[in-house]
Amino acid sequence: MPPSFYAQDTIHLAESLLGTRLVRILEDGTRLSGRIVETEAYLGVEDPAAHTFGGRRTERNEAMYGEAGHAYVYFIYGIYFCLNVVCQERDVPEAVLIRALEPVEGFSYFETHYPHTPPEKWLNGPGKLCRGMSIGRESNGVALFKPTSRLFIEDDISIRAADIATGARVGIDYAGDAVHWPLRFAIRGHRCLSPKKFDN
DNA sequence: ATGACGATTTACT
DNA sequence: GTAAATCGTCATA
Repeated sequence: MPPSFYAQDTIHLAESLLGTRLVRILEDGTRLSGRIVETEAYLGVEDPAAHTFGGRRTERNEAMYGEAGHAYVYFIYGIYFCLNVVCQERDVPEAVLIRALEPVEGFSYFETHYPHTPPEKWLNGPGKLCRGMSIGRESNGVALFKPTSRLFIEDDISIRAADIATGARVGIDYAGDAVHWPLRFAIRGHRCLSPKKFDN
């Protein structure tokens, strides 16, 4: 997708990313891809759930202060990585967390990597999709709008507004009222969504 | 230098 | 339903 795609406001981008395809080229040239089916918006300095709440700026979250269309990858719980798409102009630190993918390319790779696991469970969670797509520290700060990157986003299918489900974000109980903000988006009823259920 | 904790997942009871 | 796993990051000193 071109840089202009990422210039939308954060909530609209979180919805627009649904149905696009995340592509990962491995070191050996293997091409993996998955359709984005679930996202969450993080609204920067005014969002108690965001890593950049109140303007906090550290080595870890520096990528969130970059230009729209770059990746913000962070390490969490000593085990997992999570991938975000950075939004807004430079120094406005907002981002969209990619929470689940529907596998599109790389079935033989995934079958080897996840024996005895059905396809809808290969990439259905923010930590799992980074493990599955081999996204780690080296992807932090990558420009997703460049086809020359090893990680980028392509157009795929279009999703009707009526097919987008909205709900509260997951795993942010420390964030006070923001726990209830309707900033989680998904393709309604999709089989590859992360396990946590929507309230509505 | 130290301690508390996390935008998760998995395996239990 | 609850709890363990597991370690980089960050705030405090």
